[in-house]
Amino acid sequence: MHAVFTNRARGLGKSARTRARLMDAAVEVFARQGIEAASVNEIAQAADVANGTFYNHFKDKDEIVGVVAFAIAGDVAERLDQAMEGFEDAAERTSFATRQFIELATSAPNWGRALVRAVWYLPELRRQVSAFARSDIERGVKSGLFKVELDDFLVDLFASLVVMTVFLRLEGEAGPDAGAQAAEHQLRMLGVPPARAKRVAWRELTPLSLAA
Amino acid sequence: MHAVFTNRARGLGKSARTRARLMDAAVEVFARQGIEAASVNEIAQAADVANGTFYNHFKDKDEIVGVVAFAIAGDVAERLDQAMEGFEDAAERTSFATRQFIELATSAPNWGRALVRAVWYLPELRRQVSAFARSDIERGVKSGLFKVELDDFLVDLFASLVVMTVFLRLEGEAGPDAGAQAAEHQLRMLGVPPARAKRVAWRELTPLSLAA
Amino acid sequence: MHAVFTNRARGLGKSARTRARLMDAAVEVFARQGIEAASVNEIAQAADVANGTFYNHFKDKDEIVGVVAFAIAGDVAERLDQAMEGFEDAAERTSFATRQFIELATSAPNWGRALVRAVWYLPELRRQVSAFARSDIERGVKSGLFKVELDDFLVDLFASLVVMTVFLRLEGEAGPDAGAQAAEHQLRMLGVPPARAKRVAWRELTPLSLAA
Amino acid sequence: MHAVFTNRARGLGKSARTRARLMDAAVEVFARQGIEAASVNEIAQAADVANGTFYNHFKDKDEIVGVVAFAIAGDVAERLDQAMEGFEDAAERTSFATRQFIELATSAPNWGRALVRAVWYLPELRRQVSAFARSDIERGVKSGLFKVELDDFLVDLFASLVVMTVFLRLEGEAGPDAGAQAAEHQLRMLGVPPARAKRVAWRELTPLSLAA
DNA sequence: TATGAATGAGCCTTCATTCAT
DNA sequence: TATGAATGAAGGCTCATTCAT
Repeated sequence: MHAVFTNRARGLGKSARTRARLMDAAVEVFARQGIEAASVNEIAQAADVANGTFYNHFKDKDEIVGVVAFAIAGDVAERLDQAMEGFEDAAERTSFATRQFIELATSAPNWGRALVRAVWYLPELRRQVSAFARSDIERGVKSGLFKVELDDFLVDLFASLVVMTVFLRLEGEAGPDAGAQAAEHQLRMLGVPPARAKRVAWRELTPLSLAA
Repeated sequence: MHAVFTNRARGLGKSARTRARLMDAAVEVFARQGIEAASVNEIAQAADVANGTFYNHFKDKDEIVGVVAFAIAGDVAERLDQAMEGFEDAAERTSFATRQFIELATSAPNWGRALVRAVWYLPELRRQVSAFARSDIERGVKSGLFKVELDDFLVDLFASLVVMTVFLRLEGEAGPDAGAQAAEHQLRMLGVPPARAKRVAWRELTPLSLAA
Repeated sequence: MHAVFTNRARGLGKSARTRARLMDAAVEVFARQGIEAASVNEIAQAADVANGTFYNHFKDKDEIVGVVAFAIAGDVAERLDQAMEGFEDAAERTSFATRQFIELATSAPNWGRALVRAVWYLPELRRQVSAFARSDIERGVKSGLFKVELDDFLVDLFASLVVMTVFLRLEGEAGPDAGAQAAEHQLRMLGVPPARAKRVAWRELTPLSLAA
Repeated sequence: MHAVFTNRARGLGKSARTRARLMDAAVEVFARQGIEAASVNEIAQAADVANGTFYNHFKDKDEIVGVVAFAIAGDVAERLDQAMEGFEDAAERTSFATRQFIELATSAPNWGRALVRAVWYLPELRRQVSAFARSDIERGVKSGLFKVELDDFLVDLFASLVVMTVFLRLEGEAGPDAGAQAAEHQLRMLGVPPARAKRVAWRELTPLSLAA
């Protein structure tokens, strides 16, 4: 979980490795104090790099925010897609994705926190998250399992439940079952009969881990 | 909707009027650029007052954030309580409150935006909003209409749907029906049968307005 | 000791009483935080008066500093002159004045501290203190008891021992005997034979008090 | 005498040179207006450096005050110690140190003024100066030449005569002989017979200079 | 690319002083 | 005179960004 970007940059050129160090440092600092309060100097220091070096790799703070956030989101999406290969049922898919996403974000609190904070900061990121959620919801609507009309707004509400749950778990205001609860609520919200919602949402689950 | 505090301070002493001007200015600035990015100087400037004057009325930015946010939240809560006098049914109540809240926040965009931003800034405010929501949810659970277990997490999810909807409406990413939609989703999430949820949530509604 | 100016202003007009209140307040504030760190607002507040009122009585902070310091110094000088009426011997006089001055300043720490601080702030005050000391030294030189040449520099050194002793007593770095010790050192410095210096400087003493 | 720190930093790195410039500037500003009245901006300006640069080198004003004051005091003490190597007689030592100290402070008026002002600002500096004086006084007491009891208070009085003399010389209120006079007074104060005090204190003297 | 010193705009805050009531 | 709100200059400090090495 620590230094993920750095690990991945093993064997690459020095420049790429420095960039990766900066990204890991940014994740850490964003998580610790929020994106707005993070200073470039702190990031550079956390990366063990001179402050000027930062600007050899990123135009400004906003750029690294974007790069980091999308890298994380992309990773997570990829991981989830991978794990859900073969899942057909839309309820199973949304429930699985919701719960695993929450687990991942909670078990790598740096990444989780950085993501939650970035979501409010970067509209584009929100759109990407929504797009991910949308495809499974669409599947459920088409199959008739979800008895709602599909639109952007619905997807945003759906996603907001995930983000909120991550936030509350990271704040310590929600416990380990929050993921299942959230998934169950989502399913009911989508029109899945309560009994089935409960059954699907509370299924046993083996947590994923992020690829190194 | 503009300059609400200032309007209310008509006829009061000079000090109270200046304070009110600062509060309106703060609302405007918070709405425009968020709370963290707002500077005391900007607020003073927006209030057309020397920067030093700010400190005759508020200890620092945090103080005015708190005062403004709770003033708005208190107003809205009071207005809703008033309007819901006599409503017995929990579904009617939550639906009404959700929709009117969204309407109010949308029709006074500065207030709405300031509130949305403050919710993330002030945990205490989040707690107050949740407390408000909780009482009606509790009523529904007790009456057997809401088929869920009541806990803080549920209330927070419920509230997050409201806040998210306000946000999206203010961003122009959701239309005038979003309130009803959100209310309907909430009811289904709480276990209300879909048909009833739809009926209640889409009931005709006369928008409230905030007392001047 | 407290509110000396105010007490004296009993029966005078309201304006004089307010002015006196401000002066007592200034003494207190100067003593507490030094002259430079004292703010007009604090003085006004300590005097229980609106800040604007200050400027009805004093042109600015410097003015009140001067007025207060000279008032204190004048008081003390008067008191000492009074008490030394009839003392003929120069050694007795300088010793008495030194010790009583130290006692007064120590027993009314507000005044003492304000004086010590003002001495560095106001050259004119230094001159006045020196002038006071000079006359007794002159007497000793003329009578042949002090075997030194009289000049301003000598007087300043002499006075600096008094001020330093007050300072150290107020700081808690010198004990109750410091006055006698200082007086003895002064006499030796002036050429008085050590035995006599000791005898004179340690004579029993009844402390003066400042006139109300 | 001017720009001593800067001169010493010749050939060192850029950072050290800027730091030295700031220190020289601080000495100048402190001398001109006192330590409390000096602002960081003024120091930066006097050093011909952007204000932010100050904070690359010192945490705040107090830090530079301490660094500068102890650097000066340390220099002077070292210089005196060096020059007094081989002096055995306590009277010769205290007299020499007093006079040379006064000469040094007078011939480098910025340093002298800064030191005098710092003495009141930094209790720790006072302690260091006293410690320096104490060792020679102790020597005299042990040898029986100084007929006084050694204690902190005595040392403080002794030192205050030096500081006062420096102050008066810098103010132009004492002439070039003031050092010898002060030394003579000190010796008498310590119980040295007047004739000997005079002989020792007025001995011919070749002024020291501070190492560049 | 890496370094890290330097920059200067901008924020927060205090406070002497003015001024209308 | 008394009041106290308003003013705005000034100081402390941070931080994104530039630039010479």
